[in-house]
Amino acid sequence: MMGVMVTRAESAAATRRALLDAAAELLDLGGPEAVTLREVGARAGVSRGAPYRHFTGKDSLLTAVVTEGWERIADQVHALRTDEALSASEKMRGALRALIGFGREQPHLYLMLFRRRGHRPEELGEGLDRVRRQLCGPESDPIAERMRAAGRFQGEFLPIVTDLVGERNTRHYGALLLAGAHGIADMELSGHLSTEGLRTTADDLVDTLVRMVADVGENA
Amino acid sequence: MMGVMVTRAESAAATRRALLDAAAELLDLGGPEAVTLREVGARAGVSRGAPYRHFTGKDSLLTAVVTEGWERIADQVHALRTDEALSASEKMRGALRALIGFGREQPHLYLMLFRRRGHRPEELGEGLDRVRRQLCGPESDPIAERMRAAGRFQGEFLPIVTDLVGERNTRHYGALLLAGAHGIADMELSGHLSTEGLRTTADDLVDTLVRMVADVGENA
DNA sequence: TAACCAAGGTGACAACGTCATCTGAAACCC
DNA sequence: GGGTTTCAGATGACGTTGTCACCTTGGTTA
Repeated sequence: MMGVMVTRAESAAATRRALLDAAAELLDLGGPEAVTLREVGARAGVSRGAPYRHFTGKDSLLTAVVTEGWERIADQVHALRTDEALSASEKMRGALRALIGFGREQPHLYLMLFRRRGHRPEELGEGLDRVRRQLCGPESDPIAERMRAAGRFQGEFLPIVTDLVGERNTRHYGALLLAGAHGIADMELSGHLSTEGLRTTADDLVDTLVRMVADVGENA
Repeated sequence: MMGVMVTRAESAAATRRALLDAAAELLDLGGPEAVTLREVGARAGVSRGAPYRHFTGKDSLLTAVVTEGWERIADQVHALRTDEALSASEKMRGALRALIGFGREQPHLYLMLFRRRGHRPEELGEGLDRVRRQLCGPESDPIAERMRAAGRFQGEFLPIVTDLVGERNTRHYGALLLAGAHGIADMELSGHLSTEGLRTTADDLVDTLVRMVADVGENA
């Protein structure tokens, strides 16, 4: 299966890959708190301190996992955007449903997509950390990479919005559509859509949301 | 200021109150991870183990804080609902803006409102814990109290929805409005409304959302 | 071949949640 | 009113965790 490791760079890249996979697996199983560097190292076949050779710490590792999550969603939306058999409304419904489906399949990872930090309350000093890490090369800043990945998602998503509501309304209704879908996904995950007073389905809500916004686009 | 403590019940109630206040304060400062039982106890003037006399553990304490958060929002929405000078649209706008305002003032507490557990990944065994705690009286189950508080919020919110879109559409559009507002609040907190492609304001988004839903209510 | 360097291993430390145990005073009973 | 009970609270201890300092080792390179 795995090719024979010869060079040190290959070995290091394989370890980094294994660390990311192990972290993602643990994240799916029990959330950010279940991702312990000791267990990540064990599953990757290395020791507990090895992750510090590839990431600055736990937050950095989790941020890298989140970055790959954004990349995957961006790929899904890209496939929808470039599918010429779909109308703008269909593309939009597909994109929002893909987001919600992502939340169902990997709820813990999904929730981290919309959190600012890895998972820690270190609001202060974040700016300094970014500057410090940027001195080691722009590619080594996990937060910058994460923002770039989220930006790529927007790059795939916004053209669909424009097709739906026109250039002038893109930013406003793009935010409304994305926030709506995210709110629907988040409330479904938290169980708030299963209560008596709000019992409905996420897919129906997305349909209603897209239809309402599309109507605005027509009358604009 | 504080009355003289005589009975043991009064003293215990005051301690419990102090623990909740200290926990809420630490939560605002640095999120759930910053709420350490040691610091909570210190700020409440008791030792590190004292919280276990009033809550089953950290999750229980945080759940109680979240419960009080739902109570406060429910109070705000109640004031709006019973204000006869406001139209249904105005009440709805006010309610959704109150939710977003809550997110701005106490972001960490707000985010916990829509999380299932206290903050831990202990999905398994939650049912057993509930049964075990319920044996000690229904009032001692922090999760049940939290659900009751969230239900009270819905009880205040849903009549406004009915005024807006009619009885038949209440559950569907109620979920859409609440999910939309929550998504807007969450994306604002995570900084996703400040990016170039989605730059807009939360208040404008709420206005658009309520207007769109209100139009549906008229044509129904 | 010898110096070098980074990936990885290991010991240690502080902080944390949690439990078992102890203490003292309020509450209760006769 | 004296003895007993009960319970809020204090304290010691344990296992786990993130993180750092230091060490080892085997590719890499001059």
